[in-house]
Amino acid sequence: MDQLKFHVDKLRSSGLRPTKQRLAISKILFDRKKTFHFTIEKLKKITEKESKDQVSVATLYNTVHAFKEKGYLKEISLKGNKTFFDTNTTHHHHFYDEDMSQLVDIENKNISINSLPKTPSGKKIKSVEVLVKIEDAK
Amino acid sequence: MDQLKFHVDKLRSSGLRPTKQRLAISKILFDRKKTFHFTIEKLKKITEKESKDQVSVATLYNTVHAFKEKGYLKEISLKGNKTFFDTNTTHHHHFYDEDMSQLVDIENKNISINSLPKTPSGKKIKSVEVLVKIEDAK
DNA sequence: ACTACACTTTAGAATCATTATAAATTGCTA
DNA sequence: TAGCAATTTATAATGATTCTAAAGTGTAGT
Repeated sequence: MDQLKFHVDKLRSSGLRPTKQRLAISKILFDRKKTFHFTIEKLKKITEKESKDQVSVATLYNTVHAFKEKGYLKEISLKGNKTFFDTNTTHHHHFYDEDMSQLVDIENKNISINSLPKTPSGKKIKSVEVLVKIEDAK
Repeated sequence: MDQLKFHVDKLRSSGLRPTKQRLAISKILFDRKKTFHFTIEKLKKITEKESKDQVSVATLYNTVHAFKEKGYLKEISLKGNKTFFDTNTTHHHHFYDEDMSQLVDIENKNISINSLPKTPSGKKIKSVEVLVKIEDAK
């Protein structure tokens, strides 16, 4: 099947051999229409339910990090103990509901910044991220 | 001296008795002209040098958290293992040099965002934070 | 100033996320 | 299909933060 090739390629291009554990992870992450925000803990729970083969946390960390290095996942800047990843690797921003620990994408075109101070000397801009924290209304 | 009263008040209004350890912390944090960005680890090193009385990490965490609850310190949204705090509690933004783990304030007036998407229903905006990541030029 | 007690401090233990280790297993190339 | 390097995994190690409980200290009321 063609679907399989897609995941094998994702893994190979990330420098990873396609094993059944890694394929299970790749399917969970990338067989989606919508952006997926997750922590390793959340991904662990999903693999436990959706994959017949169990996957150890070590493999989850290794695989997710390889995808991130390759640029297939983005790590999101948030304070807090756990690291969040995002399958949306385009330049975009986030709403963050701290109560729910829930992220929602904001498309880049939906935010415009029309002034930025001068960059410190000898430095250049790598990225501009906007985080809009939200809470229950009134 | 008047300086002392300033710190005693900061502590009392944060619900803390003024002890010598806490006064030492308060002085390190707030007797400054410029914004101070720090981690607990960094604050620990400074207390070891500047304070004749040693201060345990437990006390550092407790005191910093009480100041944060009261709004005298802000926690900064950054990915990574360590938590950063900021003595600048005004609405503002940051440059972040990941290589140096170094933060620089951007005054609010120096950034303007002229469009934001509609807030998810039932929610309202709590804050808008812009993080500009920078790196060595070319 | 003195007492009494609640608040603090602190070292060290506990916890939580993440990373490292090393032995058993598996994928792939010849 | 053999052989070996890559992988998986349970478990140990690490590092930041939080908890604990025993010893010490600040303060209100005298």
